[in-house]
Parts: sequence; structure tokens; C-alpha cells
Amino acid sequence: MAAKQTGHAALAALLWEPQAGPRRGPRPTLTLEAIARAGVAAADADGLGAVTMQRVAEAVGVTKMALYRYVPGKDELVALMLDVGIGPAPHPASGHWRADLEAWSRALAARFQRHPWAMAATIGTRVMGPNELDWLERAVAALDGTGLTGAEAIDAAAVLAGNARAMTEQAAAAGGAGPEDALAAVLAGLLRGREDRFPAIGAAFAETVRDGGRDEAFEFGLQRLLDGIEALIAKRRKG
Amino acid sequence: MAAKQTGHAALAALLWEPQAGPRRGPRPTLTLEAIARAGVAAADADGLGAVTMQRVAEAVGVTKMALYRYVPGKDELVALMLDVGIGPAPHPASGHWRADLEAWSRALAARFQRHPWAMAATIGTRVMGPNELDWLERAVAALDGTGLTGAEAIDAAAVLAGNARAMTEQAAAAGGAGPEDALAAVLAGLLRGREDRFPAIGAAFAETVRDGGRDEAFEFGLQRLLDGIEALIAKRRKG
DNA sequence: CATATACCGTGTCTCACGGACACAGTTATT
DNA sequence: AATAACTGTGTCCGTGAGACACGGTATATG
Repeated sequence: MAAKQTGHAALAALLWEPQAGPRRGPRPTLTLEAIARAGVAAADADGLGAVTMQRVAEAVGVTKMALYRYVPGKDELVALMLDVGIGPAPHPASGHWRADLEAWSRALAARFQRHPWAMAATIGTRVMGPNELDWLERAVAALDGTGLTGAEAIDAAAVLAGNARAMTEQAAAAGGAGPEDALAAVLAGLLRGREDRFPAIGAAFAETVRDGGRDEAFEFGLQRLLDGIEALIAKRRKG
Repeated sequence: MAAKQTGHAALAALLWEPQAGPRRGPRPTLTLEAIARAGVAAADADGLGAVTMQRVAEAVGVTKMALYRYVPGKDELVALMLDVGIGPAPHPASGHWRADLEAWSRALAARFQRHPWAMAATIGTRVMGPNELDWLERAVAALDGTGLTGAEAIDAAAVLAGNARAMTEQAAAAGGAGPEDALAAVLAGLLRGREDRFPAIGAAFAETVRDGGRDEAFEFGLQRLLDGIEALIAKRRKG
């Protein structure tokens, strides 16, 4: 299942074809969206590992094998879930590229935070769905007229998206009053007694804890990236 | 297996405890490192999905169940593989923070490129291993004396690492003359006939293809981030 | 030196999950 | 009315993770 080479085209058709015309047999009782939504609900509740064909099938009220009439396999189901879960991009268009990209990035981070499993699902070679491509379109459009090349605009969008994904993931692990606090405690305990081996981290950690450590890694990366993009735009405009 | 809440402490002990003292029974025939290396080899060859207890056991010459004498479960094995595969960080220390971080980031990206499965393995709540913490230490140390706070230094390291991870992944998917080219073809085919819906991407893509599209997303993100960090350092120094 | 105690590797079993396949029922086409 | 295509279902199999009890082995204790 993990290595299903055949099917990029099939997956693309699944994600992009709206619906085939009138067919002969009995009319389907389900829709792709209903199936995907059931999967999203299961993943939101209990993680991506809890998304099983059986469970999704029960959620929509059919047998496990009935799902295979709609979806070639589980990988494709997850791809569908991703596009449905991430949803369409907001269309702010304030007019200024920086404000637009900032809002775009925060909105994307919020989506990832709402669907933590999406980070695990966006790994590896993938076919982009309509919504995902919509997000990319908005970011590239925001950079229109700034003097960046097309490749640079796409790179910028990819980097900003990567930041939102990676840093939100880290935030999800650090924040929340769940058993994740135990993780931070484990790390702190690990550091204790090893300050000689990791002096810089030890000092930084001590300082952070003193200041009331929260994780602003996403915001930090966002601002640094925007500053860097701004510098590039300025350089391009000068010549 | 995916949801094993118990064991952060056990995993930490596994990753960090060097070796217990002399024990009573027969001496173990294997070492943790040998097991981890076998796993790394399997993952490098056929992907993370091909890493099965059975296969790793065969590679080291024991039965599947013998591995459980060394490792609590597969998740822990993968965590071990990650730390072994990523290896220790280089210690360049050129003296200038920017050069150091640049080399650091490129080295990390190279490691990820060498072990593509590591990107999938670094997802979710994790306990850092010695090598992983070593990488963090080097990055934070490079920012010593720049005027950044400890929290900012840690954030910077996390963001740079996130960029290396996410962008290298994308590069691995786009490059190479494998069936991934088919993916790009699918995307291009998708875009064709939808330029009205995704005008910005269409224009950017056309321009990129004309210029001979390569993926420099990692380098782009790296330079933008370093520029942004440099701007922050300059601001801090001014007051 | 003898014995108990802990530990090592193995074989067998169970369970969960993804997926193949054949079958019966349903509906649009001819 | 007959046919062809499509839908949902039940049954089956392969694979992989992990539980558990067993026999063998090396160290600590008397």
C-alpha cells in the first residue's frame, strides 16, 4: 500500500473530476465528499492512524468494501481527506503583498493546527488537489508585481507553507495541557546533568524558562522570512 | 502502534542510556546500534514502509521476536534509526554566525537527502536523541554573542531545520529521473486548461519552464531566512 | 563448587488492517 | 422485455505488530 506506483493519473482524476455523467447501474448512495469528511472526522478525533477503512465505512453506513467503489485505496482516501480538510484558501487581497502573505500563512497554520494529521499526510510525493492548488495560487498572486520571478514566487510560497507546517507541528507538540508536557519535562530532565555537553542549549533553555517559555517559532520564522523576502524585493527594484 | 502514549521516558532511556552494567543472563548477541543500522539500511534501500521487524531481524541474523528484547516496539526502533541515520552534527565554527548556520543547514539538508525516510520519521511528538540534540546545540552555539535571546536562537534553529526538512523533501520528489517526472507531467496537464482558474500559477509555471525549471526552494528559503535573521541581529545591535 | 536467579533467543498464537474476488440486486439503455 | 453496467456485500487471504510461555545460558549467592 505504501508503494503504489500506479495511480498518479488516477488520483488526479479522483481529485479533480467533478462527477461523471449519468451511469447505468444503481445510483451511488455515497459521495466522495461524505467519505472524505468521515475520514477527516476520524483523523481529527483519534489521529491518522485511527483512520481505517472499516471505521470510515461504519461512519458513513456501508461496508468496508463498498468504499473501494469510490476510492482505489487508502492512500487515495487520505489524499482526498487532505484536500477536504485543508479547504479552500481565503481571498483577502488587501493589496499589499506582505499583509496578504502574512494572513495567508497564519490561515494555513490555523488549518494545520485544526487538523494535525494533515502534516503527516503532506509528506512524500503527492498530487495536489484543487484546494491545495488554490492556496498556492493565492500566495503566488500576492507576489504579483513585486518584481520577483515566477520561480521565486513559487519558492517563496513553498517555503512559507513549509514553515507553517513544520512550526505548527512543533507547537502542537509543545502546547496543550496533555501528555505533551511530559515530553518537555523529559527533555528538561535530559538536559539536566548534561549542561557540559550542551552548554548553548542549556543556557538558552534556562533563559527561556525564566522568561516564561512559549513557542513562537512559527511567528519567528514567518517574520524572518517576510523580512528576507522584503529585502529581496527591495534589491530587485533597485536593479 | 501509532498511538503509544506510554513510553516517552522509556524511549529517552533507550536513546540516552549508554549501556547498563554487567548483567546476569547470557550476553546479548546484538547491539542497539547494529539493529538501528540494519533498519537504516533497509529504509535507505526501500523506504520506511519496507522496514519491518521481520526484515530487520533477518538482516541482523535473529528472529523477529528477539528484537523486542532490545526495543520496546517499532516506533522506538524508528526513533533510534533516526538518531543513527542523521548522525552527529559537523563542528565547523568558522567564527561567523552566518557562515556557520549556512554550512549547518546545508549539511542537514544533505543528511535528509541521503535518508529520505527521515523526513517522514521526524513528524509528530518526538523525543530528541543525542545526535539530534547535538545539531540543535551547534546551531544555538553559532548564534552566541549575536544579541539574540535564547528563545530566539532556538526558534531560529527550529525554523532553519524545518526549511531543510520540508524543502529537501520537495526536491527529492521533483528531481531524479524516476516516476516522479510523471508527477510533474500530471501537474502540468492539470494546469493546462485551467489557466483561468489559476492564472498566477500558470504564468509563473510557464516562465519557470522557459528558464529551465530547477528547484532552488531550499536555497531560496535558506537565504531569505538568513537575511531575515541578519536584519533582526542588526536591529538588536542598534537598540 | 553447587544452586538459584535473571536474562537471552525462539516458536506459536492472536489480532487488526488492506485488499482481491465472486455474487446478487438494481437501473439505464437497446 | 432483455441486456449490460454498476452498486453494495460476504468471504477469503497476506502481512505485520505484538503477547506469551518455553528451554537454554551465564552470573551472583550460598
